[in-house]
Amino acid sequence: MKIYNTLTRQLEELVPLDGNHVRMYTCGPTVYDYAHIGNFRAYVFEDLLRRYLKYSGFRVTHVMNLTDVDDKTIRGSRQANVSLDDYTRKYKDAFFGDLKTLNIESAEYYPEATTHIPEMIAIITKLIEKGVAYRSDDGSVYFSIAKFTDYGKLAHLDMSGLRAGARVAQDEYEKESAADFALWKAYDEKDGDVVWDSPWGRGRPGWHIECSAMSMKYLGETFDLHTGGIDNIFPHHEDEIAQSEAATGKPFVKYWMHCAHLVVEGRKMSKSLGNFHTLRDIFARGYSGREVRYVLISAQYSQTLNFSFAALDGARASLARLDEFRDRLAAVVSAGPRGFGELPAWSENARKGFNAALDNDLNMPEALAALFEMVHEGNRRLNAGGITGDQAELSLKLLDEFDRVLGFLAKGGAHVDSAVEKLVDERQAARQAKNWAESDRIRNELAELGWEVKDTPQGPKLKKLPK
RNA sequence: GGCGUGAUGGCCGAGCGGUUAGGCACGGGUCUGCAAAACCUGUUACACCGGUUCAACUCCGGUUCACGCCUCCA
Repeated sequence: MKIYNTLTRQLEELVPLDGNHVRMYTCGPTVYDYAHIGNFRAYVFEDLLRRYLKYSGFRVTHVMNLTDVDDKTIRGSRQANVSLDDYTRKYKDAFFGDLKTLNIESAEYYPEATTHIPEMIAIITKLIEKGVAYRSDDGSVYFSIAKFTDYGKLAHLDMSGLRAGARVAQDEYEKESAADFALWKAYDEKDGDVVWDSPWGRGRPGWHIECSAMSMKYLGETFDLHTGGIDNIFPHHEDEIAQSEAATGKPFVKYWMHCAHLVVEGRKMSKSLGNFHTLRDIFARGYSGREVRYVLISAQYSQTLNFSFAALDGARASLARLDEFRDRLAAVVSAGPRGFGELPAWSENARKGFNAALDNDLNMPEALAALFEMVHEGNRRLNAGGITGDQAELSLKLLDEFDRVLGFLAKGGAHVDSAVEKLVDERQAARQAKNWAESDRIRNELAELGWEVKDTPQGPKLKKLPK
């Protein structure tokens, strides 16, 4: 499997440091608000990555952090007049609920910043001992990028040419260099009761240090894969590398992968611009998690994705086509003869195409093309009646294999209640009596109950209509 | 200013030096009581200007436009 490594700016064969065990860390949410659709693009990308690694035979240990202490969570909790824990718990719960809705697999660990303060302090202590970090007069601790010669290697920034920008705030005069970043922030009135003791006095950790502390705790000082959105490349990931490698003297991460942003109807989306959609907003418009997942996963992760409601409509139609195909195969399995046969060539081709596409830096559009070619050819064969029960069964199994990666093929089973069944029976009776008016009336009635009925050679079939 | 992306048919979205990507939408047709699905079929695109090449959407140069990052936004 080849992946694009941000660190080397090249496509590289993924070779884990330890056998077939991939240890990966992905930057998780800051739990100060509901996550938006752009955040979920990253999480769905990471889910695709972890699922495909497993599908490819790797063992995966995946860590995703929860940032539950930073400026925004503190500000939010104070505004809401609740404790930091109470405030962030609400968004943690919402986050996990959203992951479930999008059928995102659980990581092995979800460490929280607030429960890893000692680990962070240990790293900062080491950095001070090594002379790459320094205390300021107010009790904050900063990392001195001048002491880390590799600084800028991930983002490919030449710090010597950077001038202090307008965003270097007045209150950061404590720093030796404008580009130095905080490892520990001295206590400020605005922090309320959010405070920890440290060898440098009371305060709280800087942002970047949590990821170094928690990734190394669960994955070791050097691990395989670290991912996030492209906006994390600088400064967040650059700073993680600096503080981690300065502390351990070892390479921090072998492969870095970053997913591109998502735009909404062609416009940049961000919390600061306020034009973001949460999953709640989208569901309120009648779309499902499955449809959202399809949209988010179907573009190549390293390309900007244009999210729109038209795209969700397209996803719905595409999924209906896939569902239909599965149903047709299943009908052959239950009806057709079995006992011999193998995976038909048109399925085998899809398997090869699917794997080859994803092996190539997770090229999902091509993988889906392979899948849809299978659907097309399979439908032709089904029309011609040229598929055996074995072939259908093996093809269905292949789809199940694909779904280990895709996570959107399996449908939630829709339960047909008895009143609906009764209507279908009545309509069938009307049809047999060639009472078309009654038949159509019942069809409309079923539609109002949310069901579409299709007349097939095997009898009427029900399909749940989207809300 | 520095670094880096991208510009593909109505929409989304891959791709490669020569062969129909794929999905959605739309038109025509087959099938069907009607409908749906499926299949067949049609509209056949690669921002612009040069260059390299037998051949460029695909490589090189330039132009225009859009976008991202440059200290805490996935």
